Amino acid sequence: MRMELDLGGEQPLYQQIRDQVVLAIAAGTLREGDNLPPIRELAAEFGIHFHTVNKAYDLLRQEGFIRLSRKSGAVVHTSRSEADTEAWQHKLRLVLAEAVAKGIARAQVDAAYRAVLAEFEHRSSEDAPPQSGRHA
Amino acid sequence: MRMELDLGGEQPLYQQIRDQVVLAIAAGTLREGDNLPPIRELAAEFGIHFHTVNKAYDLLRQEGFIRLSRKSGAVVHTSRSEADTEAWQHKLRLVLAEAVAKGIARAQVDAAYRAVLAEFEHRSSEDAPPQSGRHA
DNA sequence: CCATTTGTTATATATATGATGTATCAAATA
DNA sequence: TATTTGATACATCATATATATAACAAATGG
Repeated sequence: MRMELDLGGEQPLYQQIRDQVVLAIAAGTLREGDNLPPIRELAAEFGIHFHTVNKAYDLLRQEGFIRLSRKSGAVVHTSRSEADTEAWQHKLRLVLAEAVAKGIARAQVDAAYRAVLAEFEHRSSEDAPPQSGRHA
Repeated sequence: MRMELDLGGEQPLYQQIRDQVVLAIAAGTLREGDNLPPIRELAAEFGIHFHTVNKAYDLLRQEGFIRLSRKSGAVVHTSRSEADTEAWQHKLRLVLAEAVAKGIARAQVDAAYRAVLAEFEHRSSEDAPPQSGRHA
């Protein structure tokens, strides 16, 4: 995962980290069982404090995207039985409302929708055997 | 526009107001040329400070959703020539990434997508003649 | 056993943001 | 002229963000 943070950006650093991990999971860059870098290591990479990374990982854990343990570290956890679709639908509703309110053409919205989902269509039964090393 | 705020919610009050206005525009509850309530009036309705409402209106103005003037107040402004699709696409990308990362089935995502857009399909040439009064 | 690596927790501090309070200004209107 | 409206300029307080330092606990590897 190559990541880059926008210091002094409009979004909190821990939120940016969280978002990039979610995007990486959706894109298939991070897969079930993959390890995220240790918090201190990732913090050093970004030049930020490890507490900030810790907060991001904790948020990802709360949302069910990863699991944390003492010595297996942060592990991607995709297969969740029941996701709370409720909150997600509200987010989708707002994003689409913005498009409609901005007057973006329906065709353009559809095109963007399909393009993004196509990008996230990583077939499970492709390439590389299960990773063994850390820092996927 | 019937609105309700979640005091002590996870989202800032001004952001909640902004979101509800955007949703109302998309749903057709607010239409081009409609007036939003004066900031002091809406603030009193919610039991919050008028500065907070002012911040919400200013944000909506910056985003191009409304226009502000001394005595015509806050007016909905839908017809924008070129919307900056760039930022919006990133939002859509993140929302869809969350769905994929959560493991929500593609069919369910499609269903939600269509349902929301159907809700926002308010045909322009229907009902009620152009509003004249304020506080749409 | 011991040192290292890992997440976890506890304080503390500094800065930024969110929300309110009070006051005033400026333009449009009745 | 008085009222209504958004626009601004202060201020205060609470919360959120980010950093800093320290220590703890479990697991691993020598």
